[in-house]
Amino acid sequence: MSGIAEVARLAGVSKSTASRALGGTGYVSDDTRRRVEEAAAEIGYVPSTSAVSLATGRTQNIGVVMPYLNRWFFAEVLEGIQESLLERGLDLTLYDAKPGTDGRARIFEDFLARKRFDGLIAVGLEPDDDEVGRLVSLGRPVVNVVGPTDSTTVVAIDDDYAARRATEHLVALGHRRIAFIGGQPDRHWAQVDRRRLEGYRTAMSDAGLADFTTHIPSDVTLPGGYASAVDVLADTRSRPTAIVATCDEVAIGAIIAARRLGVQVPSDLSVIGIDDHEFADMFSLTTLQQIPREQGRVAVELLLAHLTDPDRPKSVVRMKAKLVVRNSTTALDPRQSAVAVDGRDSVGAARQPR
Amino acid sequence: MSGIAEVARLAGVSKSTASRALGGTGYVSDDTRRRVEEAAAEIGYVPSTSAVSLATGRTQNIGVVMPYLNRWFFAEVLEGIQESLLERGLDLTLYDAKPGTDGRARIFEDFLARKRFDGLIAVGLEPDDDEVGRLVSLGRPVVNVVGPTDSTTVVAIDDDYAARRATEHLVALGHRRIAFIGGQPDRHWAQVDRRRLEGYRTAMSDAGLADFTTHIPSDVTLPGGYASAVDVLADTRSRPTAIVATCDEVAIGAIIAARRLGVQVPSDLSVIGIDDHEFADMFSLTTLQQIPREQGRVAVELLLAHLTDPDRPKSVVRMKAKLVVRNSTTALDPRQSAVAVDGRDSVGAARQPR
DNA sequence: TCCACGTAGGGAACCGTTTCCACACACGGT
DNA sequence: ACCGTGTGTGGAAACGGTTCCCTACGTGGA
Repeated sequence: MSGIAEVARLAGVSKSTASRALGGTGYVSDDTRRRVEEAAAEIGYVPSTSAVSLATGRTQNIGVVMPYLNRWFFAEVLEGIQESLLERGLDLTLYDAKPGTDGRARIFEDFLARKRFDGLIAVGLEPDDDEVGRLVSLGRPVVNVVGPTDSTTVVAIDDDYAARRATEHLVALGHRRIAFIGGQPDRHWAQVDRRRLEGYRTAMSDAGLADFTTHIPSDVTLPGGYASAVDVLADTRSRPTAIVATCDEVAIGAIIAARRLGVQVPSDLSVIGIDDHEFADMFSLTTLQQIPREQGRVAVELLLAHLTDPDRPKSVVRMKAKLVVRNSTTALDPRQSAVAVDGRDSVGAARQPR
Repeated sequence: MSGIAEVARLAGVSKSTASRALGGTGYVSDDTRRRVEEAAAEIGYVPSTSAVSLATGRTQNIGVVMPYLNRWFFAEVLEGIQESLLERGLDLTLYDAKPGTDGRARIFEDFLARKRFDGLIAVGLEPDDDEVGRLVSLGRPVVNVVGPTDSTTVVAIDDDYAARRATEHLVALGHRRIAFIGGQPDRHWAQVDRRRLEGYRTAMSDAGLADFTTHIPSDVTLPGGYASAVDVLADTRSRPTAIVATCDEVAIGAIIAARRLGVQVPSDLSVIGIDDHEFADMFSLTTLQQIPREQGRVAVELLLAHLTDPDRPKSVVRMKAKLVVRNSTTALDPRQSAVAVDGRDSVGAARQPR
């Protein structure tokens, strides 16, 4: 005899009474409850999760699917989710679904189908149609952090706005040759980066700078931003005076590249990012701030709301990123603008990479 | 009727036969097996994990406890673990146990006690005595990645060796004023960093440089390394000619700080780290390479071995980090050594012991 | 012919909970 | 005196699998 049966025996009651006493449901006299609790404490009783799940149909566990663990945004969201679940006594099962891998396929085919969770949080997952189908067919509530605005509940920042605001900031500082860096136009080009690129394009058009619109592809990582920036900044003549990066990691990569090439930030080059990354302060990076940890928390709340009320309509929480001005952006040096605009030789050309 | 009972009905067999057919255990005729499999496929049967766990006592799930998610080493180990579990069809439940938080206490008291897993991998957890007690009392196999060499199965690099080797590399290059950066002598000072500091001290003593031994405390993060390096490098007169960092993040922070202050790496300052971080290449960082992803994989294998053979003796896999020479370390400039040693102009004095 | 053994499959117990239902009792109102 | 109602409790049936044990049927060897 083990488990709650043992507790019941010790307390001199039936299993059902013991269950009620510990669960706090139904009628139990105070005296009995106390006796049961003491018995439970005495043998260090912990209910078997599998038995509870089987009986109740609830796993007390939340699934989290994300394509990367080692990038700032994702790690932060994950920590936010974890914190929030911890407070509520819920477990977290993690699925690492890297785009285009066998592992991802298996996760969608086998792992998720096991439904070891009451609900699912997908972070920046960008599922294809087939994957979306599998997700909905689970019959479990799903909340997306970063993702399509339709079909499911989602929490994210307004990417279009963030990129526009970033671009406008540079325009207001007098910049015209403003390039956008980040994202590869390949199969796995993330929607987020496309939306941000669109926001940048819109802002450029609105400012009458459509002709200066430039997209510099790059991996959306710090070394990726570094590598692409090295290429772009090498050519003194054609290089932009300002850069909008799709996220802070790329922006910081660009700053490091600039320093390496002797391009002064911000006097020779303004750089703005999106994120407010943990390194942003260290690099004096001007950026549009989002708080992924908070997004993780909100995602948990939304998911729990769907759990308690399955008929709850899907909702979209789209946050506005806030401009945080630091020292990586500054007004365009008039001399520089001469070079930048028509490529003729002027004082500015002296600022060469070393 | 649902689940396997439904499958059995469709195939015209009993529950037990269906179970045997799908599980591949016991005697089932090929024909029957086929019919059962077809029936299962037809209704898209997926066994209930809670029922399976309850019946078999196995959860097919591995718990992972770590204090940080957003640091390179931890994220890499986690990905290694995840990959490896994925191949084997096992789930992963994550517990984020930050030192000194309420959450950590709850994890040890409540979450782990639920035993939602067959075994546990603790990454850089550095549990106190009470926590160790709770861990062993779970009665589940535990594998540590980074941790005490005794009591449990552990996989890690030899920290002492890595730090010694790093220091010896600098000594061989003629450096004498070699400082060690990283780790705070406070309550949460990690054992890893202490062991590395010890390795550095040993190497310095062995080289007859005990007098030059210096520990610069710093947060074990990139901004932490940056901040501490800024302080140390500010004073031109007293600054070291070389730095051993407790890990690459700190090393890179130091390099960024140096660049910021106009201290040239490596001509004015050599920097060596431990890790081979994803940014190491980008910063041309000389380092002692470890492959945390691999450590995660090995941890899974060890854990599984303990699962199949509970009597398996505890083992220690301690890997040797390999020196990867890049461009952040170089031979000491003789003029510098003059200043460094005693202020007199004595070129010979620089090339000392070893 | 008989028996042992390998193969095939069904019945039922069991894993550890929750929860439905039945029952007993006390109490206040008619 | 009777009845409904609010409490407190126990028994037993789920939940959905696995596994033990038993039966039955060849088949080959003694």
